[in-house]
Amino acid sequence: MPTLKTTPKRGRPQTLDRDAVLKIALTSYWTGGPTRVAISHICKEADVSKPSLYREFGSDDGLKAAVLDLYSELVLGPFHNILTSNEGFAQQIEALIAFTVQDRQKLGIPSGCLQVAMRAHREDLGEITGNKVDMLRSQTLRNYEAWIERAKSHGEFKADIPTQAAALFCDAQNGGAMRMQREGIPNEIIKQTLTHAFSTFA
Amino acid sequence: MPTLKTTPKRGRPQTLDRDAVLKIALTSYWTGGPTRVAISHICKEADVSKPSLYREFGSDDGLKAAVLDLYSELVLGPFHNILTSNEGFAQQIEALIAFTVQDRQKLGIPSGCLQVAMRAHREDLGEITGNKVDMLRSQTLRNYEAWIERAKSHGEFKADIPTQAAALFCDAQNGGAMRMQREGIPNEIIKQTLTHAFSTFA
DNA sequence: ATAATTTCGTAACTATCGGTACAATATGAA
DNA sequence: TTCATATTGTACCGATAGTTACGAAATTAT
Repeated sequence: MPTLKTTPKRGRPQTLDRDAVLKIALTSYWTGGPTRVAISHICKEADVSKPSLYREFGSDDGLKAAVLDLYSELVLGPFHNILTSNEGFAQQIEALIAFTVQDRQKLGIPSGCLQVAMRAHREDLGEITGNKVDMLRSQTLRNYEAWIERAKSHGEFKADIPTQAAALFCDAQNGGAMRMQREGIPNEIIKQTLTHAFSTFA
Repeated sequence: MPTLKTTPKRGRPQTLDRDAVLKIALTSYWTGGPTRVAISHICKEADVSKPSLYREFGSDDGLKAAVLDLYSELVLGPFHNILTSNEGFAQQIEALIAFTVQDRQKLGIPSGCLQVAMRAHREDLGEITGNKVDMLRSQTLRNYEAWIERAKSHGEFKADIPTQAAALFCDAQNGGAMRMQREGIPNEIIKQTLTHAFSTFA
């Protein structure tokens, strides 16, 4: 939510647009990789000075963490919504795959997944972002587990595999798909691998 | 193979042990990540000076490429041998899984896979190493494809999926397993995911 | 107007890392 | 011995990136 603006404040008015900076940073990190984009680069893109950015986000680490929050809201949220929708298990799987292999270029969205990228570079991230990455990963696995447990209790889950392993399996498929997408493998082929992977579930 | 020593050479004799340095560098990169280990660190570990190392390998890029060659010989080779063995398809799958979930700690081998790590950091690598990573990846996929085609022609491959997608699927499973291992997920659980993943093949 | 306050941005600082100049050293050849 | 050759390691260079000191600028309160 945008910061609630009450009475006009004293001192020089702030020109830095936090949300705009976050959006630009998100795109930069998503496209170029969270550890390959320098603060200075984001400053230029967003046309803000480095001290302004530091005043707002505290540090490189703080900015990345804020970006990850935004990403979680924009991408991981919708993804999670599929897992908790009222559709049947098979339809949910179909929706997950469709969501994953969307034509990103057409939608103006970078390929790959920022969460996956951040996990790959976990050790290069600061404490705040690193911890957030860990939390998000745990949550992702818990989401898969709840989804699978629900399907099992409804008799919709066909495979004979413990829930924890199945959740890790799902996560691995998604990560694999995101990496393939980054490597330029056609979405049609990616879809084949995903369809095959999840064909064992329902 | 060790460099063939012919006639004793002129000049100050070389004390740098190329193979020893390579081994230390391999362990360092494998354990700490190929982009997180500084040249200086390897120099200290191997007790060689930076100029010596540069004389031998040319550059950071050259060293990483040489290390990747060694890794390919030590790890990827044996892996490939399983794919081309005379065993049946089901036994090969079993062997692949066993190879992947070996108890690394007991064997004194770092967890994870250097090739997987290098692919994750592809953009941070130099030209030589980067190209080698690409070549190795293509080769890996070709190896899987040949393996799958052979199984198909023998009627041992049960799944209905194009060979190319199946190869990418295999690669994704292996990558996922290696990442789980790095994250400390018990080998027993990893084995469950792999067994499930490949249960569709044979 | 003047003061108090808050933000702005230039220009530096610091640390790290890949890479190298150069003089010392150790050998074989003359 | 002396020269030519090849390797060694210290100490430095240059680039990059995260971070900040500080004075200018813009606004409200007195």
